[in-house]
Amino acid sequence: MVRAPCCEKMGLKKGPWTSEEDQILISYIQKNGHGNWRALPKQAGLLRCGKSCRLRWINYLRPDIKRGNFTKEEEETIINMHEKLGNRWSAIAAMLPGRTDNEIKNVWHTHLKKKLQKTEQISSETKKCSKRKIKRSDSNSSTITQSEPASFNFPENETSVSTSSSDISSVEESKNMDTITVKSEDIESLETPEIDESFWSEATMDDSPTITMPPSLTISNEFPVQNPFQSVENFQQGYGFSSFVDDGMDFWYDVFIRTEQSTELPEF
DNA sequence: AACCTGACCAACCGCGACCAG
DNA sequence: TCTGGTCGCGGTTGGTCAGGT
Repeated sequence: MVRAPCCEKMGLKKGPWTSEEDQILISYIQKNGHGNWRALPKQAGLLRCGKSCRLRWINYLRPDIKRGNFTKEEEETIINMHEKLGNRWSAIAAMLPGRTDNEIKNVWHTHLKKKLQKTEQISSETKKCSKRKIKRSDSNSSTITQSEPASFNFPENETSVSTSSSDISSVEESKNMDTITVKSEDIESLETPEIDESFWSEATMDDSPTITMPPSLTISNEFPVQNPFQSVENFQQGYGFSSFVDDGMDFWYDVFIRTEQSTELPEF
């Protein structure tokens, strides 16, 4: 069955709605409701097809329409629901009172899809980085693995540890160091949690010259971090790295040790 | 100032589902 | 069961505007 186009009938107007048309539609629906969309424009005195009236009312004129930008929570809801439901915009709209399926669809195509693609790209770069590190560790006999907590002698002096956080967009391997350097300049806006001093107090640093690195540390009591020193060489150089995963995103941190005296080779 | 380009979003279109006769 | 009318959904289009050249 071939259906005639909705507004093909002579005299029916198409295109953007005027404020006068809006007012006519609003006052008619407020007075009579919208029982029959097909009959509505004729009864209201509008030169529009019922379909056009319905769309205008649902997407723009309804009193409960929410205006303005989508909040972060709304965006997250859309992303989560889209992951579960796919392009079922009306079902997603049902989760967001005041938002229309059309609006959600537009936001998805213009903002969220791109945002998600960017996130996935970053995530895949991070995975590449992670694999390379694991391979390197496996080939080194003196490597500390995650399953065996590192325990080594530490020089008796003041010791401090500092970090620099890195948002990952590209990965470069340093020729001089047995480490991987992560660059961050390509990222525009990626949120990383702050590391406070309590992070480092998780390690056992008592009066004993022996320091035991636990298999995992904690950033802000929320993000588990593995032992940052992957090898004896890492420790000698006072350099290590660690990572955690938050909301599907890998974050990596460079870790540096500074001592007042030169660091001796730790005993494992 | 004029033109180009891309982002945004309102509106249109076609199709399937549903329902009544 | 079949047919035609209506509604709702999702894909797509096209107008507008802002920013760049």
